[in-house]
Amino acid sequence: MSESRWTAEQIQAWAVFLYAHSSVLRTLERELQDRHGLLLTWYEVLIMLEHAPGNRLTHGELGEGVVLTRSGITRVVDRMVKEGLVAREQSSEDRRQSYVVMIPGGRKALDEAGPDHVQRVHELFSGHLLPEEAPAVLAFFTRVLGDEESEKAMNRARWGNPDDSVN
Amino acid sequence: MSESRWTAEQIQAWAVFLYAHSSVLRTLERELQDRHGLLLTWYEVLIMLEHAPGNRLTHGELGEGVVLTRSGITRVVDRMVKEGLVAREQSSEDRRQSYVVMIPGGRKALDEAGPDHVQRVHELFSGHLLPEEAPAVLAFFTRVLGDEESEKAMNRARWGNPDDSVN
DNA sequence: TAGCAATCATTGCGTTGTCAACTATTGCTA
DNA sequence: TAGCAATAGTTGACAACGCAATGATTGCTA
Repeated sequence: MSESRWTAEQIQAWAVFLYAHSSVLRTLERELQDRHGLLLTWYEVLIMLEHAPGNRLTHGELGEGVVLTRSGITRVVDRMVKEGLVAREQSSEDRRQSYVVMIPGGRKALDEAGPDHVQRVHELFSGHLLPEEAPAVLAFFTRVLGDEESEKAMNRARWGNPDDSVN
Repeated sequence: MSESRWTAEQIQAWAVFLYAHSSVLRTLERELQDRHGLLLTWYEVLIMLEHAPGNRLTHGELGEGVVLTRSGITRVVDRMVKEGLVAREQSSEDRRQSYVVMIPGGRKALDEAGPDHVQRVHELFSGHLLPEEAPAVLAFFTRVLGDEESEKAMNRARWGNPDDSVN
């Protein structure tokens, strides 16, 4: 269990991973905020809603795709409701649940921010991935994530393409 | 400039990158906290100090390696001082600067947490990187980071090896 | 079908970190 | 060398999030 034979490459991979995330995410977050008044979390919620049947999801379902705890989701949705991006809707079948529904304000925000944001992700991150590197990178991260989480990530990936969002 | 020809692999890479970071970092942070009462930021500060000449750095120098704003650094150091991990020391040459110095409490905390943490990084992340994947992964992230930031990351990587920390 | 465990969401409280404004000090330049 | 811009760090106000406790509802089980 104490198998810790590190190669230099493995250590370097950890370092560049950390720095890359910090650098890319910080830039994206700031730009999204400055240009469209959106937090990354909000954007992710909107994307999920756009691809959900009826444009609505429960908090639990949102939690599957968004990097937040339960209470975090409640608060994010609170703010998004206040900003007119989404609405809450009481579920009739299970009254413990409440749905989060995309409303015009949210759609508008997503339409405005989406293309620009996606473009920036490409410029800052994805565009640097060469075709011949892709298999190794994906294989590695898939192993890091494990089966279940990789599944989630792949689902999420299905909505990433700008051309898809027109659906 | 509007070059946004995405491949499926590029989109997937973005998704797994995001999820992997969230998953790995959350786990590491929680474990470090629960087992050693340390935040990841604190750990990073201690590592930097351990490898600094005289075990001391200015806030500015800390900022080179740690993912925080100026004020963030001030606050982190505040708390670490309060916890007895580091001390502040007025610089005599430039009285605007204050040094942060590792003290025995910090050394002890690092010695206790270090091996375990490093082991977990290996288990959760680095250990999944196969030798034949390493070149692609490193090349990709290096391009994402750019020359200057890659340089920083590589410096940081030099301290990552558990065997090094004994110096 | 009564009762209890599980599930969904919310809330109070504390922590962390950012931003913008500010102080102190240094160093450039006219 | 006087004055002003640049730099180092701090502080106040506040946003975002996690954890633990709570309320509400559902569903299993005896």
